[in-house]
Amino acid sequence: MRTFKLLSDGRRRIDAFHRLGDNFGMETGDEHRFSAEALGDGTIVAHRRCSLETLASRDQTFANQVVASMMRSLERAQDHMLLLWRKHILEKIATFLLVLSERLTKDRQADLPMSRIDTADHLGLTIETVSRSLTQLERQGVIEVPAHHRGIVLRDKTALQRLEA
Amino acid sequence: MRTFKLLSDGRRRIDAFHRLGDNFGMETGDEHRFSAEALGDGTIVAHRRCSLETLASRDQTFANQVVASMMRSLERAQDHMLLLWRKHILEKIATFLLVLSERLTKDRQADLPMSRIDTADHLGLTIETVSRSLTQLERQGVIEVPAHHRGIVLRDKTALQRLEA
DNA sequence: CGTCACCTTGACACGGTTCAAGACACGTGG
DNA sequence: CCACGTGTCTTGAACCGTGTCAAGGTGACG
Repeated sequence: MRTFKLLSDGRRRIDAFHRLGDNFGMETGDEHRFSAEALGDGTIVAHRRCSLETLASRDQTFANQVVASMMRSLERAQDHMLLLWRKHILEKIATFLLVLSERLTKDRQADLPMSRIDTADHLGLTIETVSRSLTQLERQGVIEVPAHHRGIVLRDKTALQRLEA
Repeated sequence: MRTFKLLSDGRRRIDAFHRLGDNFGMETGDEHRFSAEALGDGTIVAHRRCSLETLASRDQTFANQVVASMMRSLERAQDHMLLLWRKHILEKIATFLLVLSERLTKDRQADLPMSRIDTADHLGLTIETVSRSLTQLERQGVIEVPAHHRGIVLRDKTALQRLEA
């Protein structure tokens, strides 16, 4: 799933990507802050909003999970703020790839399931810049972009970590 | 208080500013993720980390407050991500000023308590750019920067909202 | 009056956006 | 099987905004 927000001028900001088992969309206000779209097949379990006490009295384990999910969302948001805060594109891309590899890895394959447009809208860049950066990294042998642009293989993680500074 | 992080190359990213009554610094990992510094006088109450259940069994009200703080931090982080995500500086500055005015306002005075350097490190800009943007906004009559650079008066909030897009 | 920290302003270079064109894979219909 | 259209990605050229570097201004404080 991706959670996102459309701005008045048509731009789209992708807040986060969510995977199997993730809790997302906990909110407090009267209006929803984000929209959500599925990127693949799956089942969504919706929960009615209630106070933490009520939730805990009914199912302590689940209450703990929800709070843990909030905490994880906060940590991811903090990390992503650092990414967006950076000035140079290669730093952003490198950080992004490394974060992906932590979450999605089977071996060194980052299996990037999102399109260039999604990536760009998530990182605050244009698709052209994303494309250029990836080809540049590929030329340097740091990553490998298979034919159909499905997935990215990280060949040199330490190089990426160096780019992060 | 400001919470921040020093990068290996010496740059400093200010994650957030905290005020009287705010809970901050809730973390889960083994290592602390941020440093904290006081910007003025105050009293800090430190709490030993414990599980949510333990906390709730001791003081349900406080447990609720802590979770509410986490939620507020998450919302602020999401808003700040949008700011950092934006491409144009004036959008960032406008958003920043409006957020400040919500939190700190007495009337229309934004009472910006932080230095240009703090602002820049928070928004991911250089102090020169921040300075230039503020003078530009002042020339347009949107804001007013009093003599000693203490505080900023928002003269035209709707203009700022228009800049946000 | 001098020093220091902070802020402002200017000139210039560079990186990323923008605009435009082309490549490539894929599906569809003939 | 090919012709065609579509969506996605790549590549190129030019422009522009922001970073960088450097100088100067201003107020606080001894």
